[in-house]
Amino acid sequence: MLFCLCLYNPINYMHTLSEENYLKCIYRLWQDKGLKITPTAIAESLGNNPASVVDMIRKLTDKQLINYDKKKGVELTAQGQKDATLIVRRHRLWEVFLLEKLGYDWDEIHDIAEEMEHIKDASLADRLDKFLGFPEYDPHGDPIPKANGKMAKRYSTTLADLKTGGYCRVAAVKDTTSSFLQYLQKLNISIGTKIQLIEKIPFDSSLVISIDGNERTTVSQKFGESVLIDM
Amino acid sequence: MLFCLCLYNPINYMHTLSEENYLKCIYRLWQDKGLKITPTAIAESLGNNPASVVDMIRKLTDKQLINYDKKKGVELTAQGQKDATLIVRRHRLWEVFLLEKLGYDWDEIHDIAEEMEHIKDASLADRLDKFLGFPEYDPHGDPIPKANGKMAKRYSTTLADLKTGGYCRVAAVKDTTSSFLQYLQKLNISIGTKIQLIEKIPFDSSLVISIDGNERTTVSQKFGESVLIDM
DNA sequence: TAATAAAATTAGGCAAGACTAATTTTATTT
DNA sequence: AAATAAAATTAGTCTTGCCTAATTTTATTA
Ligand SMILES: [Mn+2]
Ligand SMILES: [Mn+2]
Ligand SMILES: [Mn+2]
Ligand SMILES: [Mn+2]
Repeated sequence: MLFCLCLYNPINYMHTLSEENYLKCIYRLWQDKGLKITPTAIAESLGNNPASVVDMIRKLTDKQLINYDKKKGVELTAQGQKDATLIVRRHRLWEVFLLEKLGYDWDEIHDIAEEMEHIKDASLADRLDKFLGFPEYDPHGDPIPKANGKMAKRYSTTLADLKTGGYCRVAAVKDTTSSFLQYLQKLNISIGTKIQLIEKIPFDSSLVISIDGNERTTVSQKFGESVLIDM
Repeated sequence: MLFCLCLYNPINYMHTLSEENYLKCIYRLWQDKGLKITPTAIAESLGNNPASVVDMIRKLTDKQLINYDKKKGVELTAQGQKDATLIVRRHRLWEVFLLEKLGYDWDEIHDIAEEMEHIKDASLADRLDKFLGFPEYDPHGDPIPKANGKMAKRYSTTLADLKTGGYCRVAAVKDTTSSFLQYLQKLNISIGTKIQLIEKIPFDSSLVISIDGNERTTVSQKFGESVLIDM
């Protein structure tokens, strides 16, 4: 007769590649907005089917990395936050490495880091961090979590929020797709570039901007909302 | 009516993690000895069941990476050799990186490189190679394949082959387990160390050696056969 | 409120890559 | 050559992580 199948639930310190990708996705959705994190939102973000997400929600719940409540949606537990933060730390550190040490372009590093973030070794992130000189931000302007989980300021104001005539410094990008990053490069915009908002077209919210005081270009509202600024 | 399910067999350029590990294992068995590569040998080397190996042999054969003949055993095709060489190249380059740039110890790097070798990006190995200064050998003394597939000399004479009174330089290690590498470190032996064979004990082929002209130590035959030398 | 649309869930299935157990083939000994 | 041992193979199972299709639940709208 079986009295007890499992007395306590030992926390599982090792996660699969898929579990890690889900964790990171949930972490991003949680940081991006204050919105409820639904199975559909996760599915969309990962390009998976909602049914698959429901499966994984069950697994991550069993591992005590998330809590799921139909009304509140998905929430990371303390352990889940910790684990997700470490994956993000590794991702952003590898991005710095790929750009600064191996000479990759801005738009090439994200996909490679997407694989490298899963390399498991207790001291790897800390050694890499030291080797890179403890960078605060990754090449896209996202703050790199420190070993203790803390991190520098995340920018949230976008170019679209700037008022007419105002100046700003490009602090980060909200989108890491090649198409967007290559477009920025074509416009000579990178982290640190100074931009002045000359005019906002009422019709479609297009923005007329001056890049580094020189050129005068028109960009779309979508573009403006993808550029994070420092004022 | 179906006339043709598949006109030609397009070569699959992407391999799964498992396929890559099998490929590399077959490559190693092929280099190590001139022996016939059997399912059992592969199974032993990977710690898998022979039945699983038979499954994978079928898959790699379908992908035209190996040929399997009951009499000749497993052989890599030209494509299989090429792909396996690239994986070995990545493995050894990452080992150099982990040791030289991140300060890992001799015995810690192999397992991490075992994961890093699978990162897929067309230019990653070449960029890393350049960043490291085009090293010829990895930290265990194994030659690193160049981008064109060629590589420096592999050492094959072992300390056990040295004749009494003879001198040699440690060129490489045949075993990358922590237990062996830590033992070497304890004996102050690393790549480049000079060793003289003082005496060979007839009873069990133990070796009495002098390390860097100083100490006088006795090591086992198994030890002697795991150290590759340059004379 | 009833009808409709959207979201979540369940049920069932599939491929990869491992396993065990049973069987067949090949090699080695008497 | 027959008996035995070892190796290879087949058959069937399991888990992970995904899918589609059907169903149920929840939200929105008329
Ligand atoms: Mn990833
Ligand atoms: Mn980034
Ligand atoms: Mn590997
Ligand atoms: Mn090595």
